[in-house]
Amino acid sequence: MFRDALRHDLSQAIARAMQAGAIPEGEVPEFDVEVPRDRRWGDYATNAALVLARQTGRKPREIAQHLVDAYAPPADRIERIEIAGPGFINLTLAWPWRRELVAMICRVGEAYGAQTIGAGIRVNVEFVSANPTGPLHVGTGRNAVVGDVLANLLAALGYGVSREYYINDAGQQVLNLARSVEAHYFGIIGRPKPFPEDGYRGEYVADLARRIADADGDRWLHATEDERLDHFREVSAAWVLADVREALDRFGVRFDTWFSERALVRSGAVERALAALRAREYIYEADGKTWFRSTAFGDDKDRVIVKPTGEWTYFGSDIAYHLDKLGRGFDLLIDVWGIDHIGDVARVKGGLAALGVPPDAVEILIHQHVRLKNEGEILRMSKRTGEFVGLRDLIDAVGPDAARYFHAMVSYTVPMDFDVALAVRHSQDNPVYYVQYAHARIAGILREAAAAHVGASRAADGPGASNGPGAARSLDRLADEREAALIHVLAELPEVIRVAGLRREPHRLCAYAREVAEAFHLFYTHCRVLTDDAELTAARLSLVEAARIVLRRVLGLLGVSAPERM
RNA sequence: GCGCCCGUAGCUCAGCGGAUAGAGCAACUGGCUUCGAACCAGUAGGUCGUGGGUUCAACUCCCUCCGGGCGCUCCA
Repeated sequence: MFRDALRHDLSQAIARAMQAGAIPEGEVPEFDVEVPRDRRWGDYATNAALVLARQTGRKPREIAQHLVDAYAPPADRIERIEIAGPGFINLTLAWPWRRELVAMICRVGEAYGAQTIGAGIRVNVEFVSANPTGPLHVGTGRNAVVGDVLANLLAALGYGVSREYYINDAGQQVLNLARSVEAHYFGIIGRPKPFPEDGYRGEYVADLARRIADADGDRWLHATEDERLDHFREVSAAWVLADVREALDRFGVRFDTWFSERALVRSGAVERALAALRAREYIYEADGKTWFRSTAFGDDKDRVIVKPTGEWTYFGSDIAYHLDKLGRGFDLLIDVWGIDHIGDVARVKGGLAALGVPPDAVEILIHQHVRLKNEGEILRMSKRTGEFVGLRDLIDAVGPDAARYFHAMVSYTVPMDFDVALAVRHSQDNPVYYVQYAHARIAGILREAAAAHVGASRAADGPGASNGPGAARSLDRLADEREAALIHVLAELPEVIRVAGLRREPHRLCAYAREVAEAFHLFYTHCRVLTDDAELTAARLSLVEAARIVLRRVLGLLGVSAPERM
């Protein structure tokens, strides 16, 4: 907010200084306006003079002086401006400008921070997309949170966002699940059968078999193997998927589209993709298989796209799937994949490039895995062995808010260690409560104010009382340094949303949420809101309201609740 | 072996080419007769894996090496 304005004003000052010949003429360079590490230096600092010094070869502090002269900021916006260190220009804002921001936030309310950068652009965010072969494990949480929060951010930036889950229900793994269920089934109806070697061993597999036996008895004993496995696969995948859906729902993740790979294959889309690739000579036959020339796109060897059995490899249908998404009118596809899929990036992108899809139309975000520990001991998890901690278990233990915040907090590019025992034991220490507590305190104040009939209505008595909250209140009484600090943090919201969204770095939201909470707690500790002084109370209530708006917005983007009480 | 990712406080992690590298947890010391102490104030804790290079300026960019993760399936 302030930053944008300062960037704009400083750019103009640079242009003026150039025109006046105070500094050598040239391009007005990119420069930063940032919050300095030490707040005593000022509210904002810019490195504009340092950048210009590099560009012109002149002394940074000298340039800084010329910029300050050319800027000549209005007194109702800038209280103090000075040159410091190697040539930074430090700026301290004037109170009228700060108060203006508070009024603005109260006026626009929930819309504060919303932007139009993405207006008219349709984005498909595909994430989770776990095989329907068993319940989601904890590791999926990271993927789910990254995708979901990113989708929220993009929506806040004005993009048309659609969330999609790709159901891999056509491959070997669902068949494997069906065989595993089959083995249990035969056991239940008294015709024991050896369990498949890499079958799924979780308890839910036996449950699935029991449900089939309960419904159909031994009817499937007499069916052909194909019919039986077909049916088992169908119902198993459906049941597992329902479970996955419910777990995600409790986690606050909802998809617009659940896209079935089997449906894609049946539609003939995969064959069409293959034909298109063949027409461009990226396909050849060898050893009874059909190959894709992925070496043309930097892969270390060519990859099989159709197996000797006539089945598609996952990668063949993946290309068709992405084409399908583009065909549905999306301008940008974002996939969120685990690091274990890193090798596929070049292949899928290569396949798409071969068909003329522009490289920046598909963005693949790779997240590192979460390594789980229990009291310091590493947990090896596997859906096959059935030894894993479910996402649901985590949610049950710490609640969806803490679980989401925990995952969102850390940049997804770093391998994260997560001690389940510690997380449960210390769930009260989860940083999410620090943020939520700030919101609960605000809610407490507003409740109290409403009960005492103070606040917007009464404080706004006088001219403009009907102009909505904040607008008409006199904010002149805001003058404390903690109030200033809080206002400056609130001012950062649009910038944070923009940077977090454009750079695909959802974890920045958590850092920001903590900053807002910290600034609020500090304000709260030192500045009493409800006092006998009606004007002061009204002014501070406006600031509290602005803080509430920002906290709700940030927590909302994170998919974390903003409690009225804790 | 080849490719990609990661190495920052005891632990989990922030850190945008810029000023004295930060937070939370854990440890220690203080602060509630006033809107919620799930809070606040303070102490302690670091050769930013290593060695070079670029730059007025490097945790940040480039290269070497060391450690860890994940790929290099006709599994996804």
